[in-house]
Amino acid sequence: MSETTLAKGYEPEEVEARWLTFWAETGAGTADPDAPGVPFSIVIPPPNVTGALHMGHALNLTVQDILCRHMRQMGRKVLWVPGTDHAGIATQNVVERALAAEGSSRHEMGREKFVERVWEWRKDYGGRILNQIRRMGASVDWTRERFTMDEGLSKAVREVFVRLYEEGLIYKGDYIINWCPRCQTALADLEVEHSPKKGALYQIRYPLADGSGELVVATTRPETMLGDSAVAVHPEDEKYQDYIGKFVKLPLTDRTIPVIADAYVDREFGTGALKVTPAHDMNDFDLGRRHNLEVIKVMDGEGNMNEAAGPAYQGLSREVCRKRVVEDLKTAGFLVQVEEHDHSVGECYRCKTVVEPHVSPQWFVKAGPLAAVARSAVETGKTQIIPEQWTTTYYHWLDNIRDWCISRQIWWGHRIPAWTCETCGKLIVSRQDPDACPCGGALQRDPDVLDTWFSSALWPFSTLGWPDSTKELKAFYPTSVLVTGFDILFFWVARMMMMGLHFMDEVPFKHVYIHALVRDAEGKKMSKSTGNVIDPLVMIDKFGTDALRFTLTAFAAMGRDIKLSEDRIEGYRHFVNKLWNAARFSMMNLPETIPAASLDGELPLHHAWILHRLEEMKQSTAKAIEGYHFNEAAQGLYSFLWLEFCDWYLEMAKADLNGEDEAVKATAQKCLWTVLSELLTLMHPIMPFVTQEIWSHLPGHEQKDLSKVLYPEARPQHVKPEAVAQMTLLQEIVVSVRNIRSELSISPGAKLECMVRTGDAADLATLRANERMIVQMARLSGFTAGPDVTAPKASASAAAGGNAVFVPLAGAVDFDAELARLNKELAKTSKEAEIVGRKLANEDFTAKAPAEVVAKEREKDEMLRGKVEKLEELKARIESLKG
RNA sequence: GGGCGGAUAGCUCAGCUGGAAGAGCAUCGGCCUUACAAGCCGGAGGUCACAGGUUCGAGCCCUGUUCCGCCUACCA
Repeated sequence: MSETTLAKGYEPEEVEARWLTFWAETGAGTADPDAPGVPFSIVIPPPNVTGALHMGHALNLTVQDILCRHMRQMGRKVLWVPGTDHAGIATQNVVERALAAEGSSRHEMGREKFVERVWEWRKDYGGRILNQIRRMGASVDWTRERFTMDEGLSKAVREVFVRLYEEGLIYKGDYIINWCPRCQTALADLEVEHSPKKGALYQIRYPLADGSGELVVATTRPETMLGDSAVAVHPEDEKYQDYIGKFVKLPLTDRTIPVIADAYVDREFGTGALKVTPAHDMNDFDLGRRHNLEVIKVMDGEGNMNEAAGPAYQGLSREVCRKRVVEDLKTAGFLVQVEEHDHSVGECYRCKTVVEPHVSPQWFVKAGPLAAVARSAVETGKTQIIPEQWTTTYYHWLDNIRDWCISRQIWWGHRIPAWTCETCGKLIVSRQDPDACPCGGALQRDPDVLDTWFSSALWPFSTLGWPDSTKELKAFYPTSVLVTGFDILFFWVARMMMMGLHFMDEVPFKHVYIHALVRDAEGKKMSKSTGNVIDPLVMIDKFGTDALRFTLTAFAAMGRDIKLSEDRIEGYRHFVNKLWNAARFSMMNLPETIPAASLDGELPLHHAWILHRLEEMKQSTAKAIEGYHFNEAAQGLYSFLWLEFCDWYLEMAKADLNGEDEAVKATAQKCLWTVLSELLTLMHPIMPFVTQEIWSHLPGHEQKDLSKVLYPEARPQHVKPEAVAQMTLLQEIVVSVRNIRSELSISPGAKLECMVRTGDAADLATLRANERMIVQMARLSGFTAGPDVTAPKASASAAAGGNAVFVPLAGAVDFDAELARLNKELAKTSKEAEIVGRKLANEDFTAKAPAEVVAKEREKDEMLRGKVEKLEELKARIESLKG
């Protein structure tokens, strides 16, 4: 495979497939807890088994992979745990849909058969997203892949549940919760999405039972009035003082309900009188508890009215019932007015059905004590959230946390380990399935399962083998960093913090890196229903994984969303190809055996310069990645490769490589090989495939697996800042000749002379030493430099720093064009010079600004003044020739 | 209602502790120069949302305003 030539264009598809197989076979991501090195560990945010890879995953995986590959290069012992979660509601929905298509249902099948069926489904389709993760090039440890429903993790879930119960942090009770009438299960507060809806505010007359008057209440849900058990007013509301303690007759029913006083009531809203329906409204439920009101459920679990709603309404859906109630109220004269009213309505985040507050027996985690610990871990810096701005959000949520409803009335998930005795009613929560109640009675197991997030909350330690004490736990907990989007900061991150601290006594991760959300080109959230999704796998097929990864990296600036479009990915494919071609060129010029030429002595400027820049790149790239500034790493590498390595260094090295001097050639080959090799290493974490492919063809490396090559060591002997200044001078001269050529419309092929007049001995030395390079880069037929070069009459001119550049012209010189050119340059330069001059003339500046800043300004001033002087001189020359 | 973020070139965005306004794409002109036309060379393009303030110096810090996002909340 060690061809020293590369194909003309980079073909990602074939290359990626080949290296994916290679890395799979060699177990590239497999971690060894016993290996030496400082551990670095990440647990993947487990994607939903029913899911398919989307751009959010692609970014998330790219970031994690960059970190893991980089840390391996730094000699760290890296573990990246992959896996999926069982997504209770979503998965159950998917399988139920399949059953419906077959004309069956879970109820028909029974619980056991249904769960079996879900396992089958997961066996067939659950691997899809894992394969997609593979295609991203994610260097995870496949030997440690986990699933929230697998045996080990289920054991952890059970242990946690039992312990929390024993500690009094889990309790069961009749409470009002969010209920999805379609999914037929409870939802946690977080699983309810609120969206504004146009609705109406109805005012209804409630006559006093003693006939002495009436109260008008306002509501957006008139149908719930059938379950009202009180009317509440503010205790200090003067207009209602006389009503408190009296009773009203509830219209459409034969019930009489009390008027109570509670400060919760907002006197300004509506009429200031609130109907209270404890069974069907969260706030009314609390109110009802405070006042011991009756909880009257008028709806069943499917959102239909039940017997308690009265014979006229029983069996109606909540929507139909609303219409009927309004009509009846109107007919009976109880409806005072109806006005338009916008309010927010909660919907199930899985199926978008309007949720119904519902009173039922549920299990809760007492969140307060856990939240306090989770908060202080961030306050004290044990866990750092990056970017920092998210800590406020994190605190805010923990400070206002409510108890977490963890039971779900579905079948797919971890079944709650609780049993009730049919004889004595005793509740048993146990690690082992009990056979019978101590009283001898038969036991009935709680039918509910746990919220999926309950098991996800244990992920950082359950995946490492907890509750057993394993090598993995010892080596890799706490994990180094959690990489995720802010959308699950509460769902997941905060809960992992609570559980990790409670059960491990240590934070689950030292850093939390919150990355951007990927949006479409217009900034809209990508969603299937909007039809604006960009499928990462389609992009990979089209442009290659590296192009996609590089694009996401380049745009992954902290604290901002990414607007992604196909064009951008296509653009970065050009970059991948540029790298490929630079390597292709290099290899055409490299021998099988890399010359032993030393790079440590005095080197020609272009070598010294690129080696110096390479040293800077090594430093800045590592710093950027380790500081989570991924876009900086990408952008730095982009411009280094394209603008410095390709546009200048390779072009200059051509002269050496094509020349006759074997020693010069050997040095160039060694330098080229060195820079390319190390550059590939630096780019590898971002673009694993193309770099690996090139590396495998590059001669002189025994380790053919780039993913195992360490980060290049610093070479202090190559740090030569003065090389940059000298190179800048060369570049300025070359660019000024090119500029003359372009602006005076001289064909690129025409050979030109160039002479530079310089009074600076150092500059002169640089120019003389690099004559050959200037000739090559500016396409000259000859170059001379000296302190007293005289300008030929017919010549174009420019200023490079304080030096005058002349390009003799064969034909007639267009003096006006030449003057225009010089004037343009002069205007720009003198404007800059003026600004700096004003600054230095300001005594406050020279007195108060730091000495180094002032020194820098003086230097700049000198340079600019020299340039202005030169330009004026050149202009005067043209004017005299013209005149 | 509370909180957070954004406003910089035509577009998308960098600009990390205040010290000469940057990149990519698009655009204009010229090039098939033997790694790359998925390319090369050169150019043009900005009152850093607005108004004040602090400072020798502000895109960056402070105050206020406008316009966009997002999160969060029990106003029925």
